[in-house]
Amino acid sequence: MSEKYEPKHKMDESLFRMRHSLAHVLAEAVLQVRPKAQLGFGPPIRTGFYYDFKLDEPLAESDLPDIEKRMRKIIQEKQEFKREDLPKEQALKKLEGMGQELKVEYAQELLKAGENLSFYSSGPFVDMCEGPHVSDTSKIPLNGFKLDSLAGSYWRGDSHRPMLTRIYGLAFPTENELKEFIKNRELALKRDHRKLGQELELFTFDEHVGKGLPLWLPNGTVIREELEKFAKELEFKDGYVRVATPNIANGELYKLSGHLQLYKEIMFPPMKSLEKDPDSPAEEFYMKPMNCPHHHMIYLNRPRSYRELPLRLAEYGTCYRFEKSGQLAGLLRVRSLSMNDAHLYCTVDQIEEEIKKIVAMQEFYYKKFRLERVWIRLSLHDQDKEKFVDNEELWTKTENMLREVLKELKVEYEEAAGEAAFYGPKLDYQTENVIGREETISTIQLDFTAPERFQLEFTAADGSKQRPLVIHRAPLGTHERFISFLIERFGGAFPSWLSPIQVRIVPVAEDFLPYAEKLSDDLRGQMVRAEVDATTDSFSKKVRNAVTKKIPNIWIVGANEVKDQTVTWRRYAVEKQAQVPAEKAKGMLALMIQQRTMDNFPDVDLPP
RNA sequence: GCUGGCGUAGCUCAGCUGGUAGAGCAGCCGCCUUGUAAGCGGCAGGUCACCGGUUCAAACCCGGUCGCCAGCUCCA
Repeated sequence: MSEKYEPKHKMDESLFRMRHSLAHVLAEAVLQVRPKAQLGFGPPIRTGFYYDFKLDEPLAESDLPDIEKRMRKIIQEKQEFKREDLPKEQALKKLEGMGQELKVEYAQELLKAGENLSFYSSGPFVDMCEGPHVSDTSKIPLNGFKLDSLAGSYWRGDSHRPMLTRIYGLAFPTENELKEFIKNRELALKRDHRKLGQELELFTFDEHVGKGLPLWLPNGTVIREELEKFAKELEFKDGYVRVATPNIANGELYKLSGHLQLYKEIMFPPMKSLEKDPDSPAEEFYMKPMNCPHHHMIYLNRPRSYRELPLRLAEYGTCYRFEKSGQLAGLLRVRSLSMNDAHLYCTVDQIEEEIKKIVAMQEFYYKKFRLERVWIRLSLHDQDKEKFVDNEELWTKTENMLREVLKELKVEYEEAAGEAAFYGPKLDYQTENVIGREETISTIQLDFTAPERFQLEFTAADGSKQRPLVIHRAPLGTHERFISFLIERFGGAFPSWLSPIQVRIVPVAEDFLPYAEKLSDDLRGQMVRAEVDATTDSFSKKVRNAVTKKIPNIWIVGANEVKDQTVTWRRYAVEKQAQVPAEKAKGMLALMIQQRTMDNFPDVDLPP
């Protein structure tokens, strides 16, 4: 029985029935081994189904095979799914009689909303459920499902409520589809940025430094810096100016910004100055969780005129957030993050134009990096006063503003209440990583809070003082997360312009080392990250080493190449290779790098 | 933070019901001088995450801590 199921990717009705029925079969099997288990929710999901149980005696992963065996037996018994609709009192009594307290709680809620209650039974198992189901268990493919994992989950998703045991199952119409899914998942795991990050020596973590605090290795740092260079150029062209601000700030700044009131639990605990005078209070400093307050102070540096708006302050700022330990995940969720941040101060009239420009920049990036499966989420506030600043009028106004811009741009989006920042609504660009986790890749946020709190003003043409609006935007999100998506999208094979090593020159034998070295020196002279494989490994081994490191270009030099003053150019992305005059090859490579060609994709050719 | 699982060499992993550790790759040193994904030989490398307990004896059993993984909650 599902509380509410909103398929992100549509599931057809028969699949829904099958998965949903499997959840019931799972519950029936679990009740055989844990007769006192309380049932939570058991909905179909994108890859199968799950069911939540409150257990008197815990289950372990090692119990799953036995439960699965019992499920198969139930399926073979051809149990019929029968629906029964009961009046309120009778329904509640039935659930109470079954001793299903969680269901009773949920039923009471449903009844408050005036809904009728339906039950489905199959064999000895009865569950309050709105259906639909298959007609009988024989319609469930015996080999199309598999119990997958065991995990904890909170009852009603509330961390203050009891923790339940959730059993996940995979389910597909046929055994082949199940096998294919499992195979693809294993394949996807090979692209996991944590695995590739280690293999390609991009970044690491060390528990002495602290969890969630990535150390960028030389190779990873190249990627960060190339990305930054790219972003800085684009921002320059769009009229941004760069600023630099400290990593810490006095607590007073965050009182002013509202972070200490609404964001404190995500901030690192304060550092206190040692005051010699016991009467004067110690100063408190915080690691910055966001760059905005610093930027607002830069805005306030002197009076501003309407003539300088929009003022676009950009910084690759490092922020620190004390994320809960359980939610840290590789580079996807860290505690120190470098944001591709900027704050735009503009008039209400300029909002639309500015957001359009930012959206255009975003689209340009995603197209460039070929990030597919990206969708826009309009993140709105809800009535949670703990989470959002209390100003209904401005929320409505700014939310509508964003909606209008989206309509104007004719882009598709989904709305999500309760997902806004505490200071205003956002346009989040969502994507899925390799393990199917949905994450925000970048964000555009409208801020109506800061201008008030910081008393931001500009002098209008008529001499009056007016308030600007603030747009926060980070098209590349953070280095950490964005690079994790790139690693997974590219399977670790970066285009030449981003690649830590852009070309490895592999001599066929030692005799050709001088020629290789000469080429490498020339390339390094034109700022190309070239290196020579001067090991005494066999030629095959050298090729293998370059390929396993996913170096985008291998230049092979031997007797023929020396004689003709050429290189044999082998690209990582494509099978075929070509012999190219050395001088020409150097020019081509320089051009690819300068144009930021996405030559890690096989459909992209070398320049003519 | 919570629930469950995991933690053996730089990496991937072996190590039976407790008898104080082993392979391949990587590294280093030789030999080989190589034409498109692993040439050959040798050497070195581990307080078995950490702390405590049980035991004649602990990588293995028990407790705690730290870290990692999945999920929940939360988020760039």
